[in-house]
Amino acid sequence: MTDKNDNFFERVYAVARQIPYGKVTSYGAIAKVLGAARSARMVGWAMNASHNLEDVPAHRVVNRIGLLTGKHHFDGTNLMQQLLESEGIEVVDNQIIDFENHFWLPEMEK
DNA sequence: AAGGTGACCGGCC
DNA sequence: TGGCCGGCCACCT
Repeated sequence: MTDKNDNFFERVYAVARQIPYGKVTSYGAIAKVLGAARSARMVGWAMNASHNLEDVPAHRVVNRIGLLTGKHHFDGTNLMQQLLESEGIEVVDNQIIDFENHFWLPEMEK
């Protein structure tokens, strides 16, 4: 990739980076903040690119049911789960326990 | 240039 | 009750 700054991607990164420690959010939530609630798919696409970045905690981003859908994209198989558990989030069978309690609603920086 | 894909979401059958 | 389908927008080949 050249120096092309993908505005859309950066926006997703900006929100993802705002996710506090021990908290998680969903693609749809981020998409909604970006103004494209129906385009949650591309949020995941952006996360794919963010996979190359260290500033974007993709492991804190899951689908709306708290399921680690994208864990398969990480280095290992349970790396994402271990990262979440490391933050105090209980994950069983790729699913976050008490997801609502750990859910963090992202918001655009003012 | 057009077609296909994608870590989703929501609704419908 | 669960599974299937379409929609959405941007990126990739």
